[in-house]
Amino acid sequence: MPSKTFLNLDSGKKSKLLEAAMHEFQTVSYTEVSINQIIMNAGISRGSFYTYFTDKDDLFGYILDLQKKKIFVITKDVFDSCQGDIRKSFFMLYDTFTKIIREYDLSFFLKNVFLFFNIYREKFVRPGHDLFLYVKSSISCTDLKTDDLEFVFHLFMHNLLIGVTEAVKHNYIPDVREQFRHKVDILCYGIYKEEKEC
Amino acid sequence: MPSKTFLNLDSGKKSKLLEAAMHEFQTVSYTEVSINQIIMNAGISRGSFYTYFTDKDDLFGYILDLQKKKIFVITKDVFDSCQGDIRKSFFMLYDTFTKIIREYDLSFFLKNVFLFFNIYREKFVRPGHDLFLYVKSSISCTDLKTDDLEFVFHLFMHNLLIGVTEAVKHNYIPDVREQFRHKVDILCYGIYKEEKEC
DNA sequence: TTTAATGTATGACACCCTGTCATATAATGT
DNA sequence: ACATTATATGACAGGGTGTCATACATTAAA
Repeated sequence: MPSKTFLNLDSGKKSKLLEAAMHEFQTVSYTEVSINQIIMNAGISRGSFYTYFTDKDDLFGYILDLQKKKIFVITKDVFDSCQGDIRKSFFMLYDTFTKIIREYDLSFFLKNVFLFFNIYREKFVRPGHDLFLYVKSSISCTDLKTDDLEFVFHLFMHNLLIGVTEAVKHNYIPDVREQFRHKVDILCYGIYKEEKEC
Repeated sequence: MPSKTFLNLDSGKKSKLLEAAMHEFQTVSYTEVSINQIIMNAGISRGSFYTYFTDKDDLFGYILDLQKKKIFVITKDVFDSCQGDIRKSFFMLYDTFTKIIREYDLSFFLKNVFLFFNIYREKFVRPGHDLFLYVKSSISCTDLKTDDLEFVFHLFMHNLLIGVTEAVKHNYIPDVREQFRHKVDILCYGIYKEEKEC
């Protein structure tokens, strides 16, 4: 997390740094992101940066957190508007997120997510983390086989993450969307023909 | 790919470099892997390294390729011994890979895979690549809903990759194995109770 | 055997990056 | 006016990368 010093900064300075950082994360891959570049664009000194953040991961984590909140709200809204139907919700989440990413320039956020996949998973997808708790009450589970809803949510969420990332990568071609929906259907109904499972 | 010069090297030199590289990849995270360190341990000069490989990615790609061949054979064997049953095969693949990684010291290979996830996916998991072609004939698909076998394979394989990586991370606790098997079952039979799907 | 040509090895060099720290400056409270 | 605390700075040490002119070795040809 950023230091108190950073948080106390007037919002002009703060957003100037944040914007420079965003731009850098947008432009090059995570490994190539250079703090040198960021501080040059933000017009602050090397020393200042290190009184705000401990390192690149710290900075990225903070930016991720800012996005996280938005994602929470959006996700919950989708579940609510689908009356908790998982299949419908994830179909809609795919469309919602791809739309947002296209309209606002958030693609950086996902572009580099694969390079930072482990952290990202820790923050959003893995069981025990708070996105599930936040939307839990909105999910209907009466017609589910398993009672381990968190586990199922985890599985779907992971799939969504991959789907949206692929969409960004391949310029939102319908193929990717179809593949995603196909996967959701497999998660819902399985791969076997009826005879085998009933 | 490595240069001809490297391939022409006598196997003593080759394996000395490869061992040094393996050791480095085992010890620190992908980003932290230093070519400096590798050449020091291998006892070769900076210049030599760069006549063999273009950069770190090139070296890692080569090491990955060496492992890939083994993985192909193992995977095919498992499918054959399970008469092509997908569910059975993936249960067995999990056990086989975790066993191999425990017995031989291959854990490095997966330890860093998440940090390099995008490359890894390109090489093994994504459709269009050759692992599927290699094992295709061993998979039975008569009782599958979909005729897009490659797609299903992709889905399962991805899940396997995550499962095994988790296993390595969490020291092969039975919980992770159970979770993996649970996921495979969801992929096979879906999440909904019978009433809904029949 | 001498010469040419090709293959291989080297480490100094230019350049970039990171994290620290002693020091300078600003802001605040008393 | 002074002390204290908060903020800003850039030079510096240490480490990393990729290149290149040069040297050495091996093989082929004359």
